[in-house]
Amino acid sequence: MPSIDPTRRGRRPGDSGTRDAILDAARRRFAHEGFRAATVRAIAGDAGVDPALVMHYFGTKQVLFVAAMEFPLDPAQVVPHLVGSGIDGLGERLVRLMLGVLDELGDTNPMLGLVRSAMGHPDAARMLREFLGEAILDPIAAAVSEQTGADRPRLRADLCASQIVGIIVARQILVLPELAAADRETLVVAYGGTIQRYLTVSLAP
Amino acid sequence: MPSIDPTRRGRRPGDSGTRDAILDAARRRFAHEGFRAATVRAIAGDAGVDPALVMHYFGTKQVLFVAAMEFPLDPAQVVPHLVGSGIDGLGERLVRLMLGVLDELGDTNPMLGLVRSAMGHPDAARMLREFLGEAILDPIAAAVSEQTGADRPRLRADLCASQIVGIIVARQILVLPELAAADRETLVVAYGGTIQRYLTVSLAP
DNA sequence: ACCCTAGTTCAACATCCGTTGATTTCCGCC
DNA sequence: GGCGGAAATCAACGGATGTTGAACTAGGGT
Repeated sequence: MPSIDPTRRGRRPGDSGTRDAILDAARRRFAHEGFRAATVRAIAGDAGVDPALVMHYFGTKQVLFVAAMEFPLDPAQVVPHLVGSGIDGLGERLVRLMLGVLDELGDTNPMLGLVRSAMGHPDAARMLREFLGEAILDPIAAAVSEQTGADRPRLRADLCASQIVGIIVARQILVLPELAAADRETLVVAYGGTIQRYLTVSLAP
Repeated sequence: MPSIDPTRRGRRPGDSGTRDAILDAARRRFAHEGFRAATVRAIAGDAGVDPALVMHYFGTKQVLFVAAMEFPLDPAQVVPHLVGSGIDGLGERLVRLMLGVLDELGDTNPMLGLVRSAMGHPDAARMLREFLGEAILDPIAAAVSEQTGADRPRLRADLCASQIVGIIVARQILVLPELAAADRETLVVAYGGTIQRYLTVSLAP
């Protein structure tokens, strides 16, 4: 009976979670090759599927990218949770949260795909800017500014963003050896102090 | 007379600085498209030259990249100059130097090409790691460590590298608005303090 | 006056990529 | 028990890319 032939066409029996398999493969490929280098064919191959099926589900590589980079963290929840406990130690809490996300999501981390694609792909750069800056750091800096009277909250948010992006690039992409190997709490203290400083220190030249 | 025909083949009269034109166009393209997206054809087009001539000079896109990313700063000169004036204000001097280089080289900055290409191109990542880390930051951290007794100089160098790469990405590639518009000395103070801290603060968690 | 060499172009190849249209198979509903 | 539509595959197209080999032209040394 050819009903178990693995090379047959047509619909497969059961509740095939194929769409999710494609999204997962896409996240993995985008995360460590970037938008341009990650090919639809390779993603389809990883998901064990024909490239045309990817287009059937998403229509366009671009749309697939946007769907795959949807972030599993809701800023509307995370920001109040960070700021709610007060300004003291806010930097460390933010860094701890971020390192945690980086470590547990690993290969499938949308943030990695976003950062890697942002170079040379303006749409990805915009998505990263909007998520990191407008959704997370701007509200945090605004809250701090409201409570401490610190000036230029937007610039403070940008300063924080530059360090956070730098962490992702240096640790996950360049894989600077001591940084990649360092104990997480050591990094929380080192980077947390920087973030805290950017949020509160005087910015007059 | 067809001797002035602009579409003719063969050698052009005079000392045509064509090789340099190609290198310049390559730097520009690599700097704001990255290794993969910058095509040999586009580079040749910018230089007003046939793509085959690029291959004739450099043999391979990869070799062209390495040649174009040769850095115009000699670490053997810059490091002693920075450290020689003492540890005080070292962070600010380093940041000021870097922002100066970023601003004056602009479109043709090899550092930009290196960072943008480092995502998704392991060779570029290695070049960036070697230049920034091993050639500049490791010696600086080692010198500081020797004079102050600070521990873990390599980790300190990696921490500095993560902030410097973050500056380049956030300011030149993501173009975070307030960061791109900020006065240079404001950034020197903000970032200089961070670098100084990474070089000297206690790293115990 | 001659030839060698370096500069330069042209045309083409092989490969790979995103996308499309036709076709086949099966699930779920009436 | 049939049937529409969703899931899946196949084969192909059109375009772009890095690279190659042959051809042509001019300058410079002898």
